[in-house]
Amino acid sequence: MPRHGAKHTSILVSERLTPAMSAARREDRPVVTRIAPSPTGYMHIGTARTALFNWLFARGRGGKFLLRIEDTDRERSSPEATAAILKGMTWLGLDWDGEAVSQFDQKDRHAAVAHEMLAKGAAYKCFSTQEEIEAFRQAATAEKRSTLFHSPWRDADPATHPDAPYAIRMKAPQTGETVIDDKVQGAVTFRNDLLDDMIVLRSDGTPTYMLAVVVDDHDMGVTHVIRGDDHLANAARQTMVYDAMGWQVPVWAHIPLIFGPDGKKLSKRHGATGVEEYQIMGYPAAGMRNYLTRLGWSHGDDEFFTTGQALEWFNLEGIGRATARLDFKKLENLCGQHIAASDDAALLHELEAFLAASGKTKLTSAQRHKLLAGMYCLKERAKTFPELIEKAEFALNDRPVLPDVASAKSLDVVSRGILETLPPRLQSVSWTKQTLEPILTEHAAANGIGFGKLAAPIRAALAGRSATPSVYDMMLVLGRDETIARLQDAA
RNA sequence: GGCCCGUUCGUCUAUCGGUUAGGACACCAGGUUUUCAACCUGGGAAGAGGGGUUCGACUCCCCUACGGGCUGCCA
Repeated sequence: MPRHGAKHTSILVSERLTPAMSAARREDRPVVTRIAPSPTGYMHIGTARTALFNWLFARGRGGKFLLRIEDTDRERSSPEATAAILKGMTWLGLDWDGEAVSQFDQKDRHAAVAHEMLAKGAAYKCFSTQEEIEAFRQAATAEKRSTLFHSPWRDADPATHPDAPYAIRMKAPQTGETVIDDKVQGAVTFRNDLLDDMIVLRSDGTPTYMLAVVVDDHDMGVTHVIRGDDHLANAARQTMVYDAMGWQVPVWAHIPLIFGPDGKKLSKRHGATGVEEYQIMGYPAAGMRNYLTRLGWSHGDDEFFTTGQALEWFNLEGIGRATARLDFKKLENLCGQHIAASDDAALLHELEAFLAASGKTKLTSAQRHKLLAGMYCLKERAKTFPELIEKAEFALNDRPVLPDVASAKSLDVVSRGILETLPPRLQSVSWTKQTLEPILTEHAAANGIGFGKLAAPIRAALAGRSATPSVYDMMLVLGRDETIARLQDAA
């Protein structure tokens, strides 16, 4: 059987549509995807990747990409966490259509749907208390029996209903199977008798996740649900809600989760679980997008690509089925390539955003100009913004240059003497690499040293550190007067 | 425990029954070099294990092992 394109969808699909028709319709309508994070902390890097996949899929097809905050858990949801999600999305350049939707705001609609299911006979009132259920589960576990809870109220006569709080449970089919036609995992079959009657509305009247996602996805017109494969089993239960309501089931694509470099679940221990941390570490957004897109998805042997290409190439078929590990070395490599390929002004703009996000001091107008002038040579040697700043130090700082320990070693007596005689030769030549190059080569030769021996003290004089652009580039960026002044300072 | 998913170089992956199993990152060696970054050349490096099916399996099926997910009035 082919991995993709299995013709059957849920066997519980509504009567008016044959499965084949249903599948065809789903896949032909304009694409609408969404990312639905729960605001319970920072924005997880895995959530960011899922968001990216959804964004790529929708935007690449002229569809819509929506953002819904799953904040039905009032205890754990916070406005700060929501803000972190919005911020992370914005940083990665993942724009969503319309306003971010609060799932909590739809609670009345969710409750209405639960009652509609009740009225249709697709759900029932369950008066079992949480204590009773808990006791049952404990006993079942102790006796090594199935912990699947079968509510005694499923077929109870309403006349026997007590005047007590109740939860509304889905009246799930007890025989047959539910098949998820997943674009990544293929056809996955679940036996219905192994699934319980899940609660759709809690006894306090609030909806559960299982109900809320389905209602919201339906109401928002979501056509493709691309999410972590930890939801694969949930898809079967959710399918039952779609079927009970006679709604069209979306196209499913459950993507493998990502893990830390050690293959273990990504945790705080790895140092970077939140997208904000990546921003603070100074990775450019384009590099992050490239890396995250390539992690678990492929388009032949393409490794480095622009967001435009990703938009054009991204598809569900290219998503792998195995879990992937984060590889910071590869992330850095890709980021370096993106920095080098960036437009100077855009790079400067992103660099300033990085400075702000990481709490570093802002650039002065003069620094901004120097940086822009030197960007052509700086961007080729940095993989992250901190690296770029380190190499731009020479252009950012004013005189006097304070050499660090390593570069100070290059400024011994002999070298200083050699530096001292250099300015006169630079005084009135044209300030281009073409004319500067022979002058420096000649100066080195005149002093009986190789160019490398001359470059070191010049580098120390101009930058005060050892990792910098080439001495020519620094001279060009600094300009004649500043260059000469620094050489004289050091000599 | 039950159900479900996964398993190709260290890592991300290509392969969609017939390849010397390819690429990228990383690594090692050499070269280039003006530091850093980059660059050039070369190298080592993989189908979890066992059964099938087939003229032929990395590819299809089964079992095992390992990893992961679900099994909540969390999402």
